[in-house]
Amino acid sequence: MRIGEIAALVGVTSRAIRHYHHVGLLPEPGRRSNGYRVYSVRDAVVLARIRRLTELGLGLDEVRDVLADAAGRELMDVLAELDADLARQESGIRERRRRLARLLDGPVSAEEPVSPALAELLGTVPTTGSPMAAKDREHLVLLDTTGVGGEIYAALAPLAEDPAVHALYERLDALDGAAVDDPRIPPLAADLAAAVPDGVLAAIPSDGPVMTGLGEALLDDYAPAQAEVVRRVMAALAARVAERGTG
Amino acid sequence: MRIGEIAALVGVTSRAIRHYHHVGLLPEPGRRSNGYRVYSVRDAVVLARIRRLTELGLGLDEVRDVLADAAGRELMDVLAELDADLARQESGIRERRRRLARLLDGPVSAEEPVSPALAELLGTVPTTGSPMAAKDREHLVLLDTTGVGGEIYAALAPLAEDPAVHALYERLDALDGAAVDDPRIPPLAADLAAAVPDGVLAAIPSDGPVMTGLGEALLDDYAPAQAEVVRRVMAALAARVAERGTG
DNA sequence: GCTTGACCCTGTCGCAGCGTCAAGGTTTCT
DNA sequence: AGAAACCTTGACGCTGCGACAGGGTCAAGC
Repeated sequence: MRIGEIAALVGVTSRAIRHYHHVGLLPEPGRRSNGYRVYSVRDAVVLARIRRLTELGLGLDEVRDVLADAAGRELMDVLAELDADLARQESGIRERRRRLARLLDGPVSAEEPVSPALAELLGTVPTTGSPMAAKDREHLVLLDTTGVGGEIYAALAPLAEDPAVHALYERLDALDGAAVDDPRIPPLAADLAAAVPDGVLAAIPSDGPVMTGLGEALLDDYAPAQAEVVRRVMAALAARVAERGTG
Repeated sequence: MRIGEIAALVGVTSRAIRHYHHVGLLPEPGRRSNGYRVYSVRDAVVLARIRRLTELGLGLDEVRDVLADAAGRELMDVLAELDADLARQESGIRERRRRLARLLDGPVSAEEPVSPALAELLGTVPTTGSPMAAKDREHLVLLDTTGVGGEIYAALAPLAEDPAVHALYERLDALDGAAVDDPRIPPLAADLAAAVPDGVLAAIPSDGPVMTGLGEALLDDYAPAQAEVVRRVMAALAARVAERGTG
């Protein structure tokens, strides 16, 4: 048989067969005078074994091990390990499909694939016109991705529907073009810091990635006067954390 | 933020981020005077979106499409298609695991992953000492892999337990070192050809890969006298097929 | 004898998504 | 001052082949 014939017989491409030769999975057969490879039935039997094993999902080097070993005991080990690996893949795929189903079936406007807890929280807060609130939503989504999320949502839930909080956002929005020495800044910072629940602070580890790099970068995200507010709030919160740590 | 900080924050490697820059998924941010990249919170938000989408299983170019589109309608299409793809993968994995389970739970000596039908057939035929019978088993496994299998097993099943068939194998085995003009050859070939059921011939398409290349190669697999028998049997069977075709 | 088409040969690049050196420069802690 | 821990670009590695490129070979038909 020539390579195309054995390929058609076993049901693989001739390119694959040459690849198997190249990687030493199937020994190079003899050649005719014109250079064509000449295959025997035994080659076909081996090649068929290779095809069956690769179809099961074994890698080519695992196939090589199995073929070389020929004991059958090794085969069982490899197959068991393979099955475990497939099981992992399967559960991974199922998990992804669950999350996809949530996005596809869920509320129409679920434009971001976030955790269920955060999705619920954001669902209770209809989008207001506040740019600052929109920014905070983005930041929450960011924290959600980092894995920090979790426990802080419960602490934030009551705030979402609090009209006083909305008023705070409006005061912050109003500082968009203001100067950094605007007199409205200190009282707003104090009020904002007071509004942050302890639960939120407790959930953010002080040596984690959130505190390490986020701080300064966060300020660049705001207009000058608003950044000043954020700076003061962060200072106040840091003081509260330190106080709690020593007290 | 520097690259390591944003990487830790979002939960990806800095190498991945540079890769995203390289493929244009995330725009290159500004640099400090020392060449270090400087990231903003907005970068982190985008990067987090990228991470969530890739975790769902989207390819990087699909992620790029979704980010560029930003409509949300496109997203749903991509996600639906992705879900269909994942469903295919999942069923494929399950199929493989079914076959693995058959091998792992099944009879201890199931050393080859073959189709259930062939496994059953081979199970009914305990391994005799006949080298020719062993060769035929190999050939059956080979045909099983090619997909020809199927219907011929039913036709072969009654032969497997027939003592007369075993006698034929013994006569064939006896020709191992014989000359090609051994007088036992013609009668054995006739008896063998007569023993082959019509169902087997019907299942093998005459223009398929089996007939195209296997014929000559098959002969090399036998000792000279045995090959002569096989040659005669094949000729007789070919005549039977032709007769059936014209009759 | 010449063309056409179907094979065959070797060798190389491409693919997804980064991991992993290599070989240097910067910053920071001690 | 030296080490640890960052950062930079660039290039190769991994899987299992598919898809070229640039040729030779062979059988059949004109």
